[in-house]
Amino acid sequence: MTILIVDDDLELLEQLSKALERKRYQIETADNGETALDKIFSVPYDLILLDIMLPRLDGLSVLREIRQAGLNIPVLMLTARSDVEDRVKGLDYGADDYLAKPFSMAELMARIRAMLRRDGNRDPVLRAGAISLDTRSRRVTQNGTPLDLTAKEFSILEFLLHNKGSAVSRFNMAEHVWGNEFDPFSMSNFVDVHIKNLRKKIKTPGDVPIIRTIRGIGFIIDDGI
Amino acid sequence: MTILIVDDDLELLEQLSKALERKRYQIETADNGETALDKIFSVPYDLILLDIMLPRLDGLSVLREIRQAGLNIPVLMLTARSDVEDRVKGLDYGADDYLAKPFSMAELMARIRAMLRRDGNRDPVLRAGAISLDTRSRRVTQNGTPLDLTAKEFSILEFLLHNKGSAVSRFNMAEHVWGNEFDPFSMSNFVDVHIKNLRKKIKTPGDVPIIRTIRGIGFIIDDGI
DNA sequence: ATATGTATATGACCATTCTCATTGTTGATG
DNA sequence: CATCAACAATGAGAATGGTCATATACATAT
Repeated sequence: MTILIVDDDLELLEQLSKALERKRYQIETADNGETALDKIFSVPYDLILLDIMLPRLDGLSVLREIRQAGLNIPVLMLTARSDVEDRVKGLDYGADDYLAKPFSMAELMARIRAMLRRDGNRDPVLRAGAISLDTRSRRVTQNGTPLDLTAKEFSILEFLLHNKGSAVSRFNMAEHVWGNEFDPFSMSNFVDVHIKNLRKKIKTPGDVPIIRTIRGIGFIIDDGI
Repeated sequence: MTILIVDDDLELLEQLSKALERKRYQIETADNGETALDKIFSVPYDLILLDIMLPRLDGLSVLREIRQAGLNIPVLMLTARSDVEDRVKGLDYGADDYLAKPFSMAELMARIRAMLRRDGNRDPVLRAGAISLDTRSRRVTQNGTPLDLTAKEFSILEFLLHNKGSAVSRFNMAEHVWGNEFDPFSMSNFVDVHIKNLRKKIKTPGDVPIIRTIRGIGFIIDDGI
């Protein structure tokens, strides 16, 4: 198992190399984007640890080049981000995972193990009736035709699908979808407004809304009956 | 020390009472907003644990009534929120703290102790030059005259003030201010745009910007020289 | 000093989000 | 069945957040 570590922090580079070598991985390093690409295109790696902030060529550009070249190597991005919960983000760009600095060695090891092990994963696609929502690419389709949803609409639909078959309250929904931004001390009817807009975008034959209202409770989504 | 617990979940009510009585607090309870208010206006409590979702009269209305009556009792709001970091929110409404359900008994105890101990706290007001920013009420003034900032502008200014005297990078700023929403994979110049708008709102004599640019690094705020 | 590339500033513009007032709907009650 | 109150849906508009193209400032080498 050969791992390429790309980071301009030489101290960190050293530290990571040592730790990973102790786990019997073959390690190579690069301290900038260009040499990273050179190496990647000449040697086959099993995994790449890629810092986002790099001299010469930043991590994102490196990643883009890798993917454009059709290489399917698992890439774990490293960022200075302190408090990431949903690594979903960025998966669009072809990164397989996303780890915030500073991270514990234990966590890094766990991720690396998981990524190397990973092949047939659970389905990242949520469905209900003719709707399917891909949590990775953040794309939604109805009978295959794509729906153009805004960020909030997507999150609301995702939340409803996660709770498919059971009603969720506006409050609960606001908590989950708005997260930190959610101010429990001021609730207008913004949830209803977004539901309305969602419904308008998800046209159904006979105008049977796929998102049903449970009076006094909230909203629910389920498969056809 | 007498504590009033207001919650309609009778099981939780029982549980809390038991736990707090064991800590030698005097406990009274109410399971709806109206009886809560009755009790509050007849007996002097040292602290109120107040659920937001209540029958008859919701927690927020209860809180409003308490404050309108000029009562200064510390109030700890309970909500179903799962992942709160900044309790700053809602302080406007006169709640002193804000705890998410489900919470651990340990955490609740810690908060209660802290609230009862608290009197002369650290200053929740950040300053630099003529600017002062109240993290509680989320109000900003320049020489006493209020500035009308948007949410993002406020957060950016708050972050700069928290790091007064040292430059912060755009990336770092984006991480902290945008939190979860922050997508390290797509950075436009939105930070610069907000900085520009902030500067426009913070007029200074001679147009000496209070937020200075550190070329190649980011931005900094400090007192006058 | 001048030129050149890079970093920053700004104006204009558009999509999204949210508030608000109004209207429609539902279910309980007499 | 009629009335009423609570709840939900909606349209319209305002504020916000963000993109982008362009202009400006700055650092460096010539």
